[in-house]
Amino acid sequence: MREKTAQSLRPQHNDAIWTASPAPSSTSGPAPEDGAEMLNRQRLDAFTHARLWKNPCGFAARFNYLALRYNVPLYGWVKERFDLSRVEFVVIYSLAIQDGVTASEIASSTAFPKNTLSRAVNRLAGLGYVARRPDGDDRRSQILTLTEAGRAVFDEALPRFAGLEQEMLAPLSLVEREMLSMLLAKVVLAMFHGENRAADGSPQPLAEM
Amino acid sequence: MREKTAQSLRPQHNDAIWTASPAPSSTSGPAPEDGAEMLNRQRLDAFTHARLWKNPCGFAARFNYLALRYNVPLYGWVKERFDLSRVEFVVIYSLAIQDGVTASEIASSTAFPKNTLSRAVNRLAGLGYVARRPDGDDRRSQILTLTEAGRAVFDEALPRFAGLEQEMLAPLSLVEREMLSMLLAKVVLAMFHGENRAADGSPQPLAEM
DNA sequence: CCGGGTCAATTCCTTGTGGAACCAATTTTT
DNA sequence: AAAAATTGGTTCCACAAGGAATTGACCCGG
Repeated sequence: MREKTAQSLRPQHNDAIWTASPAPSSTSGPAPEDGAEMLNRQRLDAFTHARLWKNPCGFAARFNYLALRYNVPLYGWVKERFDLSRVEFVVIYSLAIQDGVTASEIASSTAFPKNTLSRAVNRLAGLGYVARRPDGDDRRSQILTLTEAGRAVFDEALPRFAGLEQEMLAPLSLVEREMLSMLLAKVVLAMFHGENRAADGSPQPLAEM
Repeated sequence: MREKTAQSLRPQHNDAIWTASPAPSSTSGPAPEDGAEMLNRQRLDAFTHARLWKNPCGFAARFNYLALRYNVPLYGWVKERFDLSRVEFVVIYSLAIQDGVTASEIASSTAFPKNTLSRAVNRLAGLGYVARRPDGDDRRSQILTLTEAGRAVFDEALPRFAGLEQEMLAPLSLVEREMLSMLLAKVVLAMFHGENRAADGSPQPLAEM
């Protein structure tokens, strides 16, 4: 083990970036409410506050927070509404976005292991949500299609997903959203390219939804 | 099932926001490289491209993408370097950020179920990474502390985590990072408050790291 | 001072997940 | 053209994770 003792946390992280003074843009609050003062309610809040603001990896903490707060309720709902697991719904969602794709394409694009995908596709086929027809070119692979039932599931679920996203974005003005979208796009694209041409053989895992 | 047939995807999502024209800020590329043209390499790229850009929930897709690309390699490394599971390392990380917190505080702040946390803490205690001493006030709970060994783990791991974050943020200029941080902060804070005072009894799950 | 209600922590048990081996179709090598 | 190496998909299996019920501690009202 290394010998880098503490020294790591306290003064190290660049406060300039992560201290979060919401900046003079929005309208809502009257006070200058700077993220630090907004949250002294209980211990838990303090702890959570620390995770988000005193965290040397504050950026990661934030999108992890968002991802969790987004995925947990939605996939929970999917589970109890359609009795579909997360992977299964991801398959439906994927096909809804781009139809006629093969199972392993979804696999490598979503970072779910092949076998998990296989099971999901099998179950979905059994339930009549997706149809698979053999690929003419390659008799191993089968290309997947969303059935009417499958699309119905997607059509019912989409408003929830989109709705929660809108809800999350509610505190931002339109230009702010555009800005945020643009910045995230930049990061994502760079990552995508970077890892995509990383000849390490790493299988470029991607997002789950 | 509802009868809302297709109509959902094509023209619905607000292109103005999600079309991602990286805007005239950075320096690198000579061409106007607009995210759509950058990625026509193979089918997989096309599919992934669709997931990120033709997705009605593009914002969610993006931070899910980021979260995945961030967490998978890092926690994979943690696993093979320290043989610690994700939850276990999250406990260490949490204590490193805020020491002397109780197990269930971590639980409710990280959205991991109590039992999972319990197991993790037990194992960590066994390995000598965390110490637990009974809380004077409440004999049920025990407050957790990072041992020297535990902090050593954190100190070795932190550079990786911070490093990858920096790597992800590399394509952004300093002001862009600050802007992104601020925007995410706004969203996170609003979510935090919203769900925090949502008297639904929902246990306000939070980020994992 | 005693009973319902809550909460921290743990244990039990079922399920889903993902690693590894496997089969078949395919492509590449020589 | 046969053998070797890849690749899409499936099956097997060990294990970890999370739901539900349990124990012990605490808080509260009568």
